[in-house]
Amino acid sequence: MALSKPTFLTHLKTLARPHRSLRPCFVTLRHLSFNTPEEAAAERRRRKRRLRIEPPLSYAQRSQQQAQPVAPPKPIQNPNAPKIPEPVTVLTGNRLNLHNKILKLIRENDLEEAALYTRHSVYSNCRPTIYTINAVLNAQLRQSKYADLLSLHRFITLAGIAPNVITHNLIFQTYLDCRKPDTALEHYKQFSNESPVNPSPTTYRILVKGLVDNGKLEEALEMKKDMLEKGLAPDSVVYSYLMLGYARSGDADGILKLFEELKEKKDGVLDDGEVYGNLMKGYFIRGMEKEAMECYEEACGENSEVKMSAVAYNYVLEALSKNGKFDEALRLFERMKNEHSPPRRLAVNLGSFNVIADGYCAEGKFKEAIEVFRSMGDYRCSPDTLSFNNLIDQLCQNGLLSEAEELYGEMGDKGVNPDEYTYVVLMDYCFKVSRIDDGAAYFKKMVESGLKPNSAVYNRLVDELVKVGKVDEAKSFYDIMVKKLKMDDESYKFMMKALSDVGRLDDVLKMVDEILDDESAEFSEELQAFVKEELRKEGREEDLTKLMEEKERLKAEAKAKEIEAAEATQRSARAAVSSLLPSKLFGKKEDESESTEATENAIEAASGGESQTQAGNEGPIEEATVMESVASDTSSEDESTVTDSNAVDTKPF
DNA sequence: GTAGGGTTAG
Repeated sequence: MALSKPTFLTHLKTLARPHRSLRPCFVTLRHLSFNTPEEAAAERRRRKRRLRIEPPLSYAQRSQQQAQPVAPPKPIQNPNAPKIPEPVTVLTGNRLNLHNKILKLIRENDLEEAALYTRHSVYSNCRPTIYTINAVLNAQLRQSKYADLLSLHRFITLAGIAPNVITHNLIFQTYLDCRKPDTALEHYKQFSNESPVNPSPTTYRILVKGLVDNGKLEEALEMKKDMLEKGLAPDSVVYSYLMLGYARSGDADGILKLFEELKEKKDGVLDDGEVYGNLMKGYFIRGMEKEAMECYEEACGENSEVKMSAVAYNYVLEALSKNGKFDEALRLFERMKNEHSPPRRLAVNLGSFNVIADGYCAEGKFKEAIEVFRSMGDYRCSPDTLSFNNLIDQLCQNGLLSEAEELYGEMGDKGVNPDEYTYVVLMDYCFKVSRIDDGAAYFKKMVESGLKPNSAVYNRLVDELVKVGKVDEAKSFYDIMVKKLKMDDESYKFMMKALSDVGRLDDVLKMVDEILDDESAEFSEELQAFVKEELRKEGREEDLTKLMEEKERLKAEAKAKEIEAAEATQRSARAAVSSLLPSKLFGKKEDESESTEATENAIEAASGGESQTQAGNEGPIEEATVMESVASDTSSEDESTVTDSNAVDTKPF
């Protein structure tokens, strides 16, 4: 396929030569063979169409095989057939420059700009390569910007940029991270059956791990078979994920069976450390402590031949500490730290500290937990948002709110960004100890830092504020959030009731006014009845009727103006058309119309692209549908949140 | 100048 440039040019020259000599004759003949200029033009169009269907390259290849028996005509390629992704060799020149520019934006953490730049380039004269697009998708995935990721993916799909295996892997990972294993499986099925791209071992690691994490052990086990069918060998990584799945469902037999199966495949020598921790879990489940500890000896003992990575150790640490062997876990942890000498030998990592911190928490030793957590830096490990959240959560649960707040303070110092979870935990625990203002302050901080709480969190906040009589404050949070969240009837009613209870019926009516003005909001019958009832208490139900009638009147007026304007436009358009001479409209030369066709197509595509960008911002329909179900606990969110990264909220607030 | 030696905690 990939003819080098000189070869391709040679082909073209060869092709051109006979044509050149034929040319005079050809032209004359053509003139003779048509009766009218129209017929000649029609033939020219046909020829051009043929040329469009058969690109010069395939023509060149075919003419090479002239001597061979006539090959059956190639069927016209289905334009919907999946395309083969571009090879890495296309990443040169301008496209490489573009790639580097976008990588720079990613490094600067400006993902939105990176995605926008990518989109704009799609219909420019410098198309981004799939490698560039993958880099953006990857960055979006790492920052949990799932909706943005899916939106960009849809955009490039519509633009006909062929995905490669990494693109597919990113999509699988996205759906699995969003807790949409069924969607991931659907994509996998389609990929497996229709894509010209082959899966990689990583594809299966992602799928198996993700399915196990989503409680789909059966499907994960199926993947092991699929892997074999695709000519890939399930390795110990895949096995360790599956064993983990069995461990979570308490199925010791499953674990042991998998271990034996893997051992057999490896001719009885299993030196991959990752499976040993999970094997220990299997024995612990059965109450076979002796065997579990023998297994521990085999993996971590003096004479062990087993290769233990930090991750492999962490599995073992976990098996020990969750099965009443925390002391042994601590001993192993010390050994790991001694063994650790980066960058040559990495025996501990972030996870090791998290497992031990959790172990201390489970023993009620919170001071030690915090201490070990803080000691991470001594071993060139740094905590991430999730580890902070985990420890903050456990401290809060055990009445250590101020210690938790201290850790929260350290996040900023360490350059770790708090996320919604961080703020919501702190807010909730402040409420629990009646520190309502502090809780509200955490909420405010969350919104100010660009994070997006879901409706449930917002509802808890106003609930608390109203409970302590802070109706003004509650209303000010309503004003902020009404633009960001899709409020449901209950949220409206709650705010209205609070206002009504303190005699602020005018504010209630103002809320109704705003709801009626807001096209994305609905003033339901039920809400209407509720407002009426509240107003009736003060004998003011007429105010609502008046307000609604006034709105109707204004709407009708606006509509009439709109129609009038449209008619005026139509009239002037008609006038313009009739002023054109027929010759101006139909006297266009054939060739001219043909040659402009491509340009028109390009313009059409480009403007289609632009409108896509805009549609993307509002949430493309397909992605919106998917994301709607992805954002399971924020399903009441409005459409505009679809591309808002944080709207995809898998967090059980 | 994409991706992968894999883990844990919400």
